[in-house]
Amino acid sequence: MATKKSYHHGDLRKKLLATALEIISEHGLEKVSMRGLGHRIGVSRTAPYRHFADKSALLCAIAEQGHQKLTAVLKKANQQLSDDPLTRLTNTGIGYVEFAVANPVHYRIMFGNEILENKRTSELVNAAETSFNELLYAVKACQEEKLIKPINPYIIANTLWSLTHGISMLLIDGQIQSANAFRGMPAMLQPGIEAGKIDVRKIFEYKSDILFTGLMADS
Amino acid sequence: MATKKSYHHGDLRKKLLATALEIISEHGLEKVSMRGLGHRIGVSRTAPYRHFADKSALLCAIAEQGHQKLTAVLKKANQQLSDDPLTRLTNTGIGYVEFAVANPVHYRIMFGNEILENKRTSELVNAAETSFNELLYAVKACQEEKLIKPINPYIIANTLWSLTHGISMLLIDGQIQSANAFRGMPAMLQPGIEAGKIDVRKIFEYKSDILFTGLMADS
DNA sequence: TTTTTAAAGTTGACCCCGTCAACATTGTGT
DNA sequence: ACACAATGTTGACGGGGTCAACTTTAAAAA
Repeated sequence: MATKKSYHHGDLRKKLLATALEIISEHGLEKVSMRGLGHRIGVSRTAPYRHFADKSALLCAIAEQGHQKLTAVLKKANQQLSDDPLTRLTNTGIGYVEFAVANPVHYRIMFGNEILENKRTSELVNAAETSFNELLYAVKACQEEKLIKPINPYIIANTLWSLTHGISMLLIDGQIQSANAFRGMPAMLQPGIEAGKIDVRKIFEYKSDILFTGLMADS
Repeated sequence: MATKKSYHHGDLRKKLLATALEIISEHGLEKVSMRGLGHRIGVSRTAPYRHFADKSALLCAIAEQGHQKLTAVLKKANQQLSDDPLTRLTNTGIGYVEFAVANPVHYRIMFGNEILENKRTSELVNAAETSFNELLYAVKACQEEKLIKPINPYIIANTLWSLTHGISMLLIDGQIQSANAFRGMPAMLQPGIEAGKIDVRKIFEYKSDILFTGLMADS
């Protein structure tokens, strides 16, 4: 192990990110502070500024991390070539929601309002674009095999994103009254909600089915 | 007119809300502070606390206001009985997005992360439920006339909400890369984006059509 | 009308925060 | 061995949230 009490911490940057995540999941995002971070790590209050220009930069780094994780998840679904493209697309969506549920802290920072629009790091912007592209890729694959309509793939991807984001918000925080939103879903899903054992796959399939097959009544 | 320099302001509560909105649209949500509000209005720094228990309560009041406005908009669409239910439902969605675009400040507070989940006023929760119910109502009306599938209306409403929320986020802040998201939309929409004259109706119809008619290729 | 009470406003104080400036320590490359 | 850059440290400034205690005033009770 490295010497504990050396003047230099050794890997403060990584430690800062990790500790920030800890604090957020323990006490909420609003409790994260540059000073507090330094204090908790056992370093001076302004030490964090040697690694992040400002608080926003720190949050950007977390969001970036999240997008990288998300990209990995989506990519994994996309690379299951044994599945047909439509299944891959579906699994991409499911993977997305699962990621959100499994990493609510990251997710909230990635898509919340904490990071001001004009303070987004270029790294973050790139990471976000990369994850979106993974979804786009899945859509295009379906279109190449004529499995879904040849509408512009960007729009489809965005529509899908809206759907998954909506589900994710629902599951993560109860912004939309979750009681209402789930009322009437297949009975098998109901108890899971209370018990916290939500079957993301079922929910996603249930909802994406509406999108895929359309909402219009069969005349 | 009321005496200007009386000890009591007269209608500080209303003034606080209005001023908060001003500050937000001028300098952003993060610049709103209890102290600053008092200062700007010309009252002491803690005066706002006589009207709002804490900052969260103030934001809740703004969000509540927003939901009330939104409810009014949706209700208006719902009450155009000269339209058929499907048109009403569509107009409800359009109204929603238009509301978001016209009231980005309110919208961001209504659906952002600023208000901690556990600090939501019961008034806010009620107001949010009321606005959601308006959407639900439009869905049910369609189902009664068998215009859309008899799937559980809560889920449909939520799916629609996801869609409209996705569009709104897209239009309000560029969280999703708006460049990508609109790329390839009908040419007539493209220039409007740059020029800031977005045709919400067109965008909504274009996207909701995907939902209504389904994404599956016609085999 | 006088008195009491409660609502609305005020100042003071405490502690936390973000961030800049100036200074200290240490690992590294020449 | 030495100079430099990276990393950490303390001090200081200006805000902010919020509680407590006190004041003014409008409204209700007597």
